[in-house]
Amino acid sequence: MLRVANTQARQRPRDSVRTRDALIEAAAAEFNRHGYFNTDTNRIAAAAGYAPASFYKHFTDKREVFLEVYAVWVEREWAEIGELLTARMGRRRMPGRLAKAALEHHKRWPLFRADLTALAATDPQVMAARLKSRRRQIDVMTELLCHAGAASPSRARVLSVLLSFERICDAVAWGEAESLGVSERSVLRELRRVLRDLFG
Amino acid sequence: MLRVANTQARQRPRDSVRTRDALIEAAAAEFNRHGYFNTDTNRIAAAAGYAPASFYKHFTDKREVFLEVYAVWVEREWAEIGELLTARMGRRRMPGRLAKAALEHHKRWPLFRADLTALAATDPQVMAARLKSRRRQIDVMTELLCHAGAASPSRARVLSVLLSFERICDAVAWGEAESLGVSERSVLRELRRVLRDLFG
Amino acid sequence: MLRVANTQARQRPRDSVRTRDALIEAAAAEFNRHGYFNTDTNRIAAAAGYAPASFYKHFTDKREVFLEVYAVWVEREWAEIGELLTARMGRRRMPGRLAKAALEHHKRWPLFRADLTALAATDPQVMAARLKSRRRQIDVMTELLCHAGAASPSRARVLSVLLSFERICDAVAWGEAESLGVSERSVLRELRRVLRDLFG
Amino acid sequence: MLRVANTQARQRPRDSVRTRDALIEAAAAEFNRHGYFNTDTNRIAAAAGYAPASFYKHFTDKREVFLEVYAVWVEREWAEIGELLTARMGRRRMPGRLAKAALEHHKRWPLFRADLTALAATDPQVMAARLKSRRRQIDVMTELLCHAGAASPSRARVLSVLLSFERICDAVAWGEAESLGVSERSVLRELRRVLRDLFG
DNA sequence: TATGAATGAGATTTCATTCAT
DNA sequence: CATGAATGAAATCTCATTCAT
Repeated sequence: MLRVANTQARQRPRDSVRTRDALIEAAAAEFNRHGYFNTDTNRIAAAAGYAPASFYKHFTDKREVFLEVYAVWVEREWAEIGELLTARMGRRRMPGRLAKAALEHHKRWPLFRADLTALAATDPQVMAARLKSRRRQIDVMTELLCHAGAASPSRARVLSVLLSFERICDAVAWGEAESLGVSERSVLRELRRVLRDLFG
Repeated sequence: MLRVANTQARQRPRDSVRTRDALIEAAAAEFNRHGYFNTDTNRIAAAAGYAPASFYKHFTDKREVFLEVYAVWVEREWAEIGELLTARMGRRRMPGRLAKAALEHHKRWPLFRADLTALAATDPQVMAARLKSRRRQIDVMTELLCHAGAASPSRARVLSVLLSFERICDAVAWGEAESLGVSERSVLRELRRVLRDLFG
Repeated sequence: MLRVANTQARQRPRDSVRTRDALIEAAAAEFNRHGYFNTDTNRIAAAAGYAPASFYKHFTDKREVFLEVYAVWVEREWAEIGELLTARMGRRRMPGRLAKAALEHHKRWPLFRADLTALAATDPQVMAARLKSRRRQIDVMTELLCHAGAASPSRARVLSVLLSFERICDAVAWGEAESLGVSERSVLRELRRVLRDLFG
Repeated sequence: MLRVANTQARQRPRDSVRTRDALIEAAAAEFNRHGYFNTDTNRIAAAAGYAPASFYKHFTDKREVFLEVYAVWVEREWAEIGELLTARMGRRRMPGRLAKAALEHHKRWPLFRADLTALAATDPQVMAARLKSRRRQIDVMTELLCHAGAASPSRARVLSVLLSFERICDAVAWGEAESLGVSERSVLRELRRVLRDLFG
């Protein structure tokens, strides 16, 4: 997850960038395993194989790593989606593919996603980062629709679809769907339907 | 706000209940103002006008008050929705009314809602409470649709709509919509559309 | 010194004011024994017989206790000087008495005085407190001179005398005078002379 | 500032000396800007353009650089005063010139002077350095007075004048005088008076 | 000689929780 | 029932100092 690299750690005490990446990676894992609020900076440092103080050479704050983790997370998501979008495929199969990819991505980061929401509600910077990512989503989606020859939908419409899509993915990732007796297969159907509403 | 059942009882026991209610109410306000994770139990007690130790006479945990706050919150929501549902009105106007009511409710509890999500992802009890409430939502919704003579939709379909609906309301409550240049008016349109998809 | 009270500590876990005073007293002693910059809040708490966290119930900062200690210190000094001033004595003996009293006071607080200077240079609040005390000194001195029938001297003159006086006292308190082979007796002579320059 | 002896030597040794000097200079600037206790050795190294470890190649301690800075500072002061003393001028103008020069010097090093006092009170080595410098002051002053034909004053008298003089200069450098509504011009008058008391 | 990433040691601070009253 | 002073335990953060290169 998030690069791998953990192999042979502690090797040369070199390379600030490597250390930083290792810390981000470790933070991502810890956040996602125990939740942001149950993870302290000591844990992160230790998980990456460093002393507590080392954390503060690279980040001022737990908040700051979180932002970095989020940046990486977004990049990853776009990389995955980018692949899908460039892959030539019929418009027909697109929604299904997108749904599957997004669902997988969310399932990989359940706690992280949950905390993101809580943090964004409190921390303006996290919110700003999230909004930035959202704008990009909207723009790409809109452009995609143009290409597909669909009638250009309102911003509100696109946003609404993106939010719905995301929330439904989260419900699967968090186990809500399953607990409510809704199978992943049927969720996928709903996801496709949400998208198709847009693609027309 | 969060006014609590004032069915009075004996003289003495009332005191205890009153205190407890005051603490719950104070907790709700603090959680919603500063966020669950930035609120400590001493603060809650102080906000309710009690000493720190008093908090622990009534709850074992911060988690426990949260659960109580959530219970009250749910009750409130259902009370509001219940009013709407019993009020005789044409099916036509129903989606619009529901959307407006839900939106108002969410706007009143932005931080609380955000933390709820984060907590549910970590804490089984919170998740359980949330699932219980969700089941009820699904059931009521399903029944409502029957009454309306709509074709009975799948559980997945109902869940998907509820999640979407909720998430879009949150986006307004958290200021996401506004920051993205999407007006509340157009969000309401989307909310109605989401519901109408269901009501047929 | 500074109240005494340390007797029987830990008694009743009562009385916030008592605790606060004990902390101030302990802080004063520690500051004066090891210096402000070599004293940490844990030490202060421990010296007063409390746990580290207790310190923070009463002060936000090491800086804050310092300010309190300073306030107490100033009060003490004025109490001593006040006694002298009210005691009826010939103008002749006044300078000698003042010199002796001040010297004793300074000798009791050598490190504290040294740190006060360093802190005032950095921290506006400490400087402000010091200036306030200085203004009072100047005013009292000026009034005293009027009463003594001396020609009213300029503010600059009074300030200059006060500073000189103080610095010479410090030199004894810090052991500078002794190291330079200047006896306390001859320093006292100089202190009297400095004052007599003013009293005419 | 604090320019250091640039008597060059061999090619190689120069580098080491240069680095050392750069560190001393940087330390002086940092100490005077942020105060000794708010300056860490990494900062000093960085300010001089070196890595943290380099600092420890040249000094064992923060204390040690401070001593070095002090040595340079004293040298500077004497250089300035030496110029004055050798410059042929009437005894009349001497006190005024000395006062002006000293005042300027102090104004250039406010924080450094304040910390010097605090450190001397705690650290025997700093005290020793200060005493050494003080002895020199006393000796030069005494000699000067002989030359001027004044009656040879007691050591106590000379010390008292030096301390007063210094403290009044500091009061200007630290902004005390100004805050108390005492102009620099009137302070200068007092400084001259203090000296004239000695020169008779 | 210089580096700079890394850290041990410890200071600062917070907070849920208790206990004597 | 209520208190509120007190704290154990732990998280956050700093900094002088080292070590492999």
